[in-house]
Amino acid sequence: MRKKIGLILRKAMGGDAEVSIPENEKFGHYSTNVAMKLARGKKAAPRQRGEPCPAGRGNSLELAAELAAKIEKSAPAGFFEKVEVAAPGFINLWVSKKILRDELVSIFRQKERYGRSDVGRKKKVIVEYSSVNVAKPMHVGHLRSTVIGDALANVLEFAGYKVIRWNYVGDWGTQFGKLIAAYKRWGRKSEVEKSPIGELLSLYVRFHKKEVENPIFLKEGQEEFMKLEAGDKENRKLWRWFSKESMEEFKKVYGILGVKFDVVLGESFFEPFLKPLVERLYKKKIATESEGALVVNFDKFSAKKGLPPALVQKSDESSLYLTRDIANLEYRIKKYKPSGIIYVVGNEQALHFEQLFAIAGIIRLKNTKLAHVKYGLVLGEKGKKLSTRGGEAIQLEELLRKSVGLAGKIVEQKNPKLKAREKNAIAEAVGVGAVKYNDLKENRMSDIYFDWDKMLDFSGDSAPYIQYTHARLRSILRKAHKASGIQYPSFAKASVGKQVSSLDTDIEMALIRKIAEFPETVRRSAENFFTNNIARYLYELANLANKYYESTPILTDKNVDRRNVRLMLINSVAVVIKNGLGLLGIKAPEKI
RNA sequence: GUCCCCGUAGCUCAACCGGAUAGAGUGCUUGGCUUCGAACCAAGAGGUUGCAGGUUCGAGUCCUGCCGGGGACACCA
Repeated sequence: MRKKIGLILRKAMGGDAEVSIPENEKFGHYSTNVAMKLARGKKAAPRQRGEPCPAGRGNSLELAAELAAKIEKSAPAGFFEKVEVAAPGFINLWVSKKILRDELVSIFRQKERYGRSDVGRKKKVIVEYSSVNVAKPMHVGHLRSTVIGDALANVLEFAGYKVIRWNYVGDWGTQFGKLIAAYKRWGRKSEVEKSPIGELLSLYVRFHKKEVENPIFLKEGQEEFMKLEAGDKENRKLWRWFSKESMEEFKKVYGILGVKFDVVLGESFFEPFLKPLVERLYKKKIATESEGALVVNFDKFSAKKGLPPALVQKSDESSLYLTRDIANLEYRIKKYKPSGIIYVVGNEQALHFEQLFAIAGIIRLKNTKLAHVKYGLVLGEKGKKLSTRGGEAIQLEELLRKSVGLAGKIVEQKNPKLKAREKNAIAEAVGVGAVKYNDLKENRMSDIYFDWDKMLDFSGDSAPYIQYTHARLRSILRKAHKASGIQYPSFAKASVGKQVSSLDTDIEMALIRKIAEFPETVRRSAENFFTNNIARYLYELANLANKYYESTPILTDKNVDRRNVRLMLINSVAVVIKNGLGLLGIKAPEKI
């Protein structure tokens, strides 16, 4: 709808104009500030300090009136109910009810396809997210990456991109040398088999403690990693085993979260590429020697001055995280030729990605747009970083189990008659949805504080609220099907035109305008890689829907035509909610 | 020390390219289940947007300086 108005404005004045939705309806359903923008452009003439601005208010108001007249003229007959000009130069627009009703019919006919677009035009995009580390449990930090990345992938797909979901697993590096060293000292096969991640973690933690006391342990770890990288048989075998056991456990968590990947590759995969890569960088004088190590010094490349130098090879000739990421990048671009790659990785790695992208520029990987979608840390209740080593990290499995358990209790209480199987499915959808939504609605850069109460709050601005609204809408629609034999497909035929005119109340019009915002909400999310606008949109829509069925009889409406179109309206709302939650990776059960 | 992110109601967060009276949730006070499901709805109180300047018709948003919190910064990932 906003797009349509944008087109009318463009026609009216031959240029693009920003269309916004005012918070207060007295300023219109839609509003534009072009007049003020244009007025500013005109009064570029220099003036004395302190002298009152010659253009400014009066001028932009006049211009607004002029434009408003043009807009009214070039809009289709009866499109706007009202066009008003307000100081200091806003043009406020009210869309007529007829246009809104037509919009609803169009939305209704599009069904599940409503909101999809082809802005991506099947272009390939790689979304890298989750990025778990072998031998370490998934915690709430991984949750952010996993949930945000998965939602972005959904959104991009919905916008017509061909998305490759990529899990880049941390399975290489000095830490594995330490782990191997620890296992060789204290490990037992049976213990690891019993609880792989738990046992590997405790070995790692134990080793880390020793390392702090005695640097000989650090050296031992580094040596084991060198052996691993050199292809030592025993170390390779251990490493393969650790990876396999860990991935099995991660799969369980991904199963609960309902997250799937197209490509799961470990850092280790790129190991064969590293030597030639480093040699190439050295030959081309991109990397230079410094204190025995190889370093990319950005000051030599005029475009990237000021970045701290980046290490690509240690003085013992072993590889680094960055080296592997460069290899990974080259590999992806060569194999998939994506138009963009999105890394969903925490804020704390900002420098790493700046350096990676700068190197990508230097070695001319320019046709692929690179984006680091960053997010704040998850902090403990006292504002401190949660450390895995200190055992403070809140483990993902525990969180999900608690949330699903709580949801289960509430379902038991509210809906005791349902079958156990159904109850479990609902508890999982609600419990997992609540946790996911919590991360997705606050997708800001700022750090977030982990709070159990907040995580497990199922009221207000939460996934369960939206799911509940959806379930109630579906419940009404189910009853309509059963009791009165109403058949939806008939709505999509000719009779709709007449019936739909009985939709008339303010809240009905507001609901139509709200569902009309869905496509642009999704588009914006795909453009700037945010998900919180979708979450907020869904909450607002659900809130409006809630008010609607609390205040307006639908199924019990005695006016049959009106009842039918009201059902049509809530059907469209339900479809949008379900689709929108789907984009966020959250299920919308029929009953809850 | 340098760089990145952040600072908005008691608490947790919104605010689309700078736009109109800064919005939600939660908590608190009050009202609503004999009517399509109360995980709900309605009403109220709650703010010098960290501080000081600047740009602008207009600043939470942009610029400069300061204060406060978090993070990164060569052999971790």
